[in-house]
Amino acid sequence: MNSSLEYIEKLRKSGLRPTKQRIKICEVLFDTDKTFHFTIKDLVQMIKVKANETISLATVYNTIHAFKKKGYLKEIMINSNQSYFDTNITDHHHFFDEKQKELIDLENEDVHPIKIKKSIAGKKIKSVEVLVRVEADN
Amino acid sequence: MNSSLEYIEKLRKSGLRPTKQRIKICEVLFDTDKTFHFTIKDLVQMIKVKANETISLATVYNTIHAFKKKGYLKEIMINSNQSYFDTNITDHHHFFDEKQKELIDLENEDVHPIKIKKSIAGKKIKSVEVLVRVEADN
DNA sequence: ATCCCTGCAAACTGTTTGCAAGGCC
DNA sequence: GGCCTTGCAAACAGTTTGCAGGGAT
Repeated sequence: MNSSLEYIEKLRKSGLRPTKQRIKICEVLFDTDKTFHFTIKDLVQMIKVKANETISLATVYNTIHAFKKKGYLKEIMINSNQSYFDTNITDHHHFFDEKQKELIDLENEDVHPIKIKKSIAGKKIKSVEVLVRVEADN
Repeated sequence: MNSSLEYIEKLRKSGLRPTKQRIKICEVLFDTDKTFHFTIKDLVQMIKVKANETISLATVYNTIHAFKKKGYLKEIMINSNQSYFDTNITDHHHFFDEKQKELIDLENEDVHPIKIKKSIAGKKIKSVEVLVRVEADN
């Protein structure tokens, strides 16, 4: 629950000009205590509903990429034709129901620590992500 | 190192007609002891090189999907614009270098067992996959 | 005034589909 | 012969790009 002034500040701090569109997208994404997952399509829809307004698709893509680069968002790893983003930027994992395209958070404490026993010469680990695929249990 | 007769048998057993194209794709994919990762584009290229021949893109997609459904292949979970497949169908995980688009196997015994402490009502776990993102270590 | 950002449309990429011709049983 | 499979082209979805006009500093 922030005011647009806070978003302006936030944007400015990361070196992004606080444009009308970016502020609007901040409001749609961050004006809630809950974090959530979304696709670009979802986001466009949310903007339409929440702000009763349309932001050009190219701008939405630009903004989301900028936000991701600045660490406002994370992109979620699932094999899907479209990208999923997450406003929860903490280290965490996911359940994914492929049939229903449903994505559910799995907090870090819900997974026993993962130790990787192998390493690769010349590379360092950036992140360890777990995807638990689930399906309806009939 | 199989002969096409074995592929014909294999295909027939899974209820797939042993067509010229499917046998050729089997040869390209399975005529080696090593397992490997590939994209559709890679595969088309491999067919061209190894078989000096072209198989229609639609047929390649058809075949790979059929093979996946029959359990000859696994699709690898990474966020990428394109699908990666794996001829290693055992349970295992991956390292992924996003910059270099390099995908490296991480055998099951290289990862400490993963325990999920949370469950979701009405859903059962199909698989647990780990993706370790790595980057050049300068 | 300068440089960045937006918005539109067109381009692009990977993938899927419709349908006629061909191959397998 | 009947049914499945192939191959081509067209369609499609998500994403990216080029560029002119508009906005932030």
